[in-house]
Amino acid sequence: MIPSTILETYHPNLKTFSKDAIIFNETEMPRYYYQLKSGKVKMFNLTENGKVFTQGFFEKNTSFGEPPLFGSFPYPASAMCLEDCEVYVLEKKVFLNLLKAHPDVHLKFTKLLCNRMLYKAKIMKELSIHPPEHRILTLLHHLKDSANTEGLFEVKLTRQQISDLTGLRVETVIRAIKQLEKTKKLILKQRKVYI
Amino acid sequence: MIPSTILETYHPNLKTFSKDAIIFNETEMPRYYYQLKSGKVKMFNLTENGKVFTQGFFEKNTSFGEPPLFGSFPYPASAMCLEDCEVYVLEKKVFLNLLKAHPDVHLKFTKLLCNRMLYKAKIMKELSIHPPEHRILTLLHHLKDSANTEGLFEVKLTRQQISDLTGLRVETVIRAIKQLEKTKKLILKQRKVYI
DNA sequence: ATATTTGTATGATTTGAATCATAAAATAAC
DNA sequence: GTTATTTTATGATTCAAATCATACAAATAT
Repeated sequence: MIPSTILETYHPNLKTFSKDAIIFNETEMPRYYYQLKSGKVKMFNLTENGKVFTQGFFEKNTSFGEPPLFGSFPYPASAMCLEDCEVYVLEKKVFLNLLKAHPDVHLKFTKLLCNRMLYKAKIMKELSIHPPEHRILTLLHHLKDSANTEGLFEVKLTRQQISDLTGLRVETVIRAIKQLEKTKKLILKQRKVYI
Repeated sequence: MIPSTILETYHPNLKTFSKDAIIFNETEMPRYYYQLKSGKVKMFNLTENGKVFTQGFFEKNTSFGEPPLFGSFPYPASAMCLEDCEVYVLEKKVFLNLLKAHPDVHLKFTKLLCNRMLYKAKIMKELSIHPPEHRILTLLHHLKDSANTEGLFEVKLTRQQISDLTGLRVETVIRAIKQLEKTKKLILKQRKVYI
């Protein structure tokens, strides 16, 4: 995320997208840097048979879809608005110039990418070697950690969304959550999950 | 990877590790930048019950284990030498100073990280929504692509290594490969896999 | 040249998550 | 306030990959 003081000097385009709008599609070539001013965005893959795999969520004041800007690769996933969104848009070339001119921003940026990388490495391990309950628990703890809140954390995802994030079926998620409650790994209150 | 002309001016320590040596361990805090001069390194996770998940392989002239240098996170995986290795070692602080002093190196570095990121995103999708055969095929194609060779590519991995990279059992890998041969997705000659 | 270890192969069985079927709660829409 | 839709819930069944058990081939060591 680029601080607004710096971003503004590069005259970004402020675009609005309504709920469910697609900002970019998988396999499309990247042309812009996107920074979310308001709203919520989901990055996801869609398969032949209509299955969804969610790579991640992005909240306001974060950028998304940057990695392919640095290579000559298409987007590895699609971005969809979960709410109405306002997005700062910067041309790829302008964005790369900005980084060159602001080494401190570039470094912060690298840090961000590295954190996401570490998260992906963690999730990959989970996906391949751990059973459903463990996978869900890791996801929930990650959400809690990145929310950085005190005390009990309310998970604001539906079972289906957890399903899309973990690659498990909804029924499996529901059963695993019940089991996790029994073993006191989380708290269930009026169907809401707390951790 | 830092060009040797630049790297040398920072007086890196050239360390040698023998086959099977551990360069760093999962959960350890990162203190150094590592760049492989010769040999081969594997990044992996080990689970409670002795299962292995391989995050990736690193050949000579590549750096590894950089992401945690940018945060205050421990290594998400361990690094082991698959052969005798020579490794350039630079202190974290020196490495970060180098990047600050050489924006072009920093940018190339970001590109590298982004490419790895895209690969991880791809693999995550595979792991979660695609069946074994597809998973193996994607891995093999990725290996071929990154080898960047002409024509038929020989996969120099054992079935067990493919197992560790895909999170599938050896027997499953063997059976899937046979099936992939039948459907002409790859070529099997004297037990060697070509693609 | 033979023994040992490592890698490949295959059949039989088990198991755990996906799938199928169906319904009740909770929310949103009208 | 009623209807429609989405989310949560649960039991029954299926199925594909893991596991188990063994054996054979190939590479390495002695």
